[in-house]
Order: sequence, then C-alpha cells, then structure tokens
Amino acid sequence: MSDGAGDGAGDGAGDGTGDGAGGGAAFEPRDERARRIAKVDALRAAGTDPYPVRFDRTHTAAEMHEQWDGIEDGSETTHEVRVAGRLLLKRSQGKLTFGTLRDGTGTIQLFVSRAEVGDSVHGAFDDLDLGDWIGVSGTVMKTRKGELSVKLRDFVLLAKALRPLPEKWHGLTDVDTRFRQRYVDLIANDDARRVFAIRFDVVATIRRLLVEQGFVEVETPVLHEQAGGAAAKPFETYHNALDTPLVLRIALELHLKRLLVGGMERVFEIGRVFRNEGLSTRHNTEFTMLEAYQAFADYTDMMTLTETLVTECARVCIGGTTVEVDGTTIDLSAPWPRRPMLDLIEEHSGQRVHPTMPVEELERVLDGLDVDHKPGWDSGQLILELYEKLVEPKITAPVFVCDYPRSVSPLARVHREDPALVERFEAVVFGRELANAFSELNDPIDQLGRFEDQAKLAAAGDEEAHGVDADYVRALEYGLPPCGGLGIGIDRLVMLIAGVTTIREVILFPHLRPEAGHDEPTEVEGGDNS
RNA sequence: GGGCCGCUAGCUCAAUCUGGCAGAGCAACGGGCUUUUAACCCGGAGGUUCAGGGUUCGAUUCCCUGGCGGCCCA
Repeated sequence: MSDGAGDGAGDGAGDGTGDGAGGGAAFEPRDERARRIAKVDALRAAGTDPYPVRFDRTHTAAEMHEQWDGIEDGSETTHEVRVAGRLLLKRSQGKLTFGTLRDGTGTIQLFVSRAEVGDSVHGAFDDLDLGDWIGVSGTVMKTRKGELSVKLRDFVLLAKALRPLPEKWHGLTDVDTRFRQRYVDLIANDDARRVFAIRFDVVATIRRLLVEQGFVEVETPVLHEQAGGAAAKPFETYHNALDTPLVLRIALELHLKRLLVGGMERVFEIGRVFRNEGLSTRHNTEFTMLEAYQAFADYTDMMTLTETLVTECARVCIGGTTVEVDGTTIDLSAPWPRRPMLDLIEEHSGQRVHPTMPVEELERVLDGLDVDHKPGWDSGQLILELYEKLVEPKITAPVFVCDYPRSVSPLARVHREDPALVERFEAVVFGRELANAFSELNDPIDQLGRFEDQAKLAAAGDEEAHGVDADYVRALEYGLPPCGGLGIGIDRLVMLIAGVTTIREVILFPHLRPEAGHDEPTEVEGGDNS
C-alpha cells in the first residue's frame, strides 16, 4: 500500500486526473492527499523518516490526568513526560499553538510555545496535519483556563496520515462509510468507541464468570460435515483434498455436548457461527454465540446462570442493571419472572392451547386471532407462531419464557411433567430473544427419533432442518450425563447493554455488499474462463 | 423478496417541492494573532451533484433503469 501511494505521488501532484478514469478514483481526496504526500517527500529529503520504528512513552493520557489533574490552574511543573497519540485538533495562535492529542486512553492537550521550542520545532509542529501520529516530550503544566497540558519541548512524527479526518464537530455520520471504513468511525465517533469498549468488556466478563464457576473454555470445529444444533440454513463449502462437501457451523451445541460425554463436566465456547439468511437490523451473516453446558444441571440452573451473566455484564460495563434502549428504560436486575409459554399465550390471546390439540383446531385459533400460518405446520409450529406473533413483541422487561412444544425443539429433553413439551426457555428482553436454553436431551433413542423427524422435514424442503448426525447419536450412546445447556447471542447482549438498536453497531466489520467501484475484478485476469 | 426514504466539495449539510451561473460551516491553502478548547479575524480556492439513459432551449432538480445505503414489512 505504501509503495503504491509513493508511486502515485507524482501523478497525483502532477495533474490530479491521470488516474481519474479508474474505478476507485471517486474515493480519492486527491488534492489533500497529494499535499500530504508532498510533505512526506519533503521530510524524507530533509532526512526525517515519516514512519519511524518505535517510540518510548512514559505516560498515557489517562495516566497523566490521573496523576496531575489536581494541580493548580496556570501552574507549571518540572515533571518530564513522553506521550504519543494522534493529533486530532490544532489551535494556532501565531507564536503559540495548542494541540489535542489522543491515545487509546483519552486526550491530552499540547502547549507549543515558539519562545520555548524555537522557530524550527514550532514551525514543524504547525506543519503537522490533523490525523498524524506523533510522539512528544515535554513537561506537565496546566493552562490558565485549567486544561492539563504537555508543555512541548520536542516531538517526532510517528506516522504521517495522508487522508484528512472527518469533520471535527459532526464527525462521520454516513452509515455506509462508518461500517465500511470502521477505522475512520473509531477515530471520529466517541459512541463507536464506547459501544466496542462495552463489547470487549462483555466478552471478558463472561469468560471470567464462567471460569470462576469451573467452566473450561474450548474450541470446536467451524467446518462441519453436518449442520445441526439450530434451525438455520448453512453456508456450504468444499474441502478439495478430502473431496468432501462441508458446511460452516450454525451452532456450537453438538460438539460441546460430545465433550460432556467425554467427561468434561462444564464447558463453554464463545465462537462465530454463520447463517445463510437475509440481513436485517438484528441479523448479521456471522455472529458470536456463547454456549455453555453444565453436567448434572437442568434448565432452571441455566436460568440462574443467565441472570448472573447478564446482570454482571451490565454492572461491569455500565455500572448498573438499568439500560435504556430506544427510549425505553429496562431493569435487568434478577430474578426474572419464569413463565410457561402456554400461560403467556393465554394471557395475551384468551386462548388456552396445547400441543396435543388437533392441528385443525389450532389452525382455527390462529385464524380467529388473525395470525398467518402455513399448510403442513404441526401443532408445535402453530403454537410457536402464536407466541412469536402475539407475546414476544410485547415483552419488554426480562422474562424466561419456559416449556416449548416438543416438535420445535429437537435437542431438548421432554418435560418432566408434560410429554408434549420440552424443558426449554428463551430469555426475552425488549421483544427479542436474548438466550435459549434446555435441559439437554440425553436419551440416544429419543434423540435419533427427533433427528429422523427433522430429516423428514428437510427431505420435504425445509432448508432450516437437518438430517441425522450419526456420530452425535453414537456419542449419546456412550452416555451424556444429565445437563443444562445455554446459548446467548453475544451481539444481542451487547446491543442491550450498549442501548443500540442495530446489530451492525456492535460488529466491527458488519457484512455489506461489495463496495461500488471495486467491481469487475476478473477483468484484469483475462476472461478466458467461463 | 416488497414498500418508503436517501446519495451534492475530504467531512457535515443547503439549493430540488415550483427546472434557469451549485452554496455554507469544518478541513485544506495564504495572511494576522503567546492561554486556546468546535479558538478567533481577513482572503483566495476547492464539484463527474452515485452511474447510465430520457424529456427540455436548459436537469442537482422532472421521468426511466441500475448501484449502494437506511427504515419498515415478509
């Protein structure tokens, strides 16, 4: 990249239109870039490396504030510091220049007096561009207005920026650019940095809590021979050397439970899963799941675990369990109500339904409530549709929705009190599924039957249903201890805690269509292949 | 997949409704300024108005097609 930029310097500075016909030309701020490249050339000609190798600093911005925010306004100290960061703002007053430097911890002001540093250093500082990375040395002071500053003695350019920063007040707001060029978004938008800081804290907090509770973190394959563990359409790929079709995983579940068969009593994985479905404000092509499995536990233990994980993440990340999403305030503090799905449906519709009811009767119930359904759905699917249409969107505060119809939950064990149901819950907050958990099915014969039911659906054209995972059944035949399993969508949890409404705000590089202007990549290769 | 909306200077936005020389702020450039905080003051620049086609004497504006994005729905 730097070579290309160097080569382009002459052209760009020369007439600025030499490569104007190129597909990417619309993205080049040519004039500004050419000026900055000329500065790089001038620096090199003067013997200064615009991209030197390293810099030793003594303090971060945050450390400086922590140590010296208390000093008197207008006071100067003899404390020597070396700080480094990106120059964000410059306020030149002739013989005195103020700069705003930002590092990974915050900002610190630079105070550059011509009388102190001399014409040469002051001139070089004024010649910096916003966006440049610099390292500075100087002493700690505070201005008359009370701004903690480094009184600069000298500085070194650490990396020259060739492209201008977005507007300093409004920042970068174009959504497309923010996602495609997340690096610029992170430079320009405090909120982007805030949201991702929350994301990193959420993941770290979950790891800490689970490890504290005796869970072992594992890594299982992303490439599977057989999709399973969720109802979703997988991405298909191909292993050339093995001459085998493979799919990208849609869930972590089946491998983690194999590990419980192997005797690992508490395991978890935080991993990427891939689902080949449409994009929306709540769906990204790839997203991050936490799944945790605990031997000798059931789904009620998973409810407690869910409450612990979610409330502790909120406390760590935002200092409390009250979050605000889209103008609605939600209290996440435990305990959360535990409500059977069939009761909730009755409350919201006045209709008492049950999976043992004849399909025709359930269809009449849905018709009467104006809920669409498809021919061929069984009673479980009809009831789930009732719930998803009439109940889920109305839930705001956290609720554990418990006890799902058996036919829509092929990996959950039959309910201890009602064989038409399974011991499963989803934690629902703000109308969205946050967690999904079961008392896991560990009867291999029952599991095989459920897989066969799914295989029939798949054979009938259901792209989200999958066939029999024979190795998984074989594993169960060695004995899976009774266990509870929990899945939490990390992205959705971060959305909730950060108070954002689209999943793309919590994914660093969300999936987008290819950028315009970078199309027709095969043209250069010579189009002799079909 | 459907409906609606958007795309104008590096960035943030006007002008579009009702067709008539495309503007401002920031950034950049020149000048001034030794305690600024989005510094300020003065000056001069900067445009494939997403792309292609159509209507028109004339299109950023109206129409069509396409691209990318957003919101809502499926």
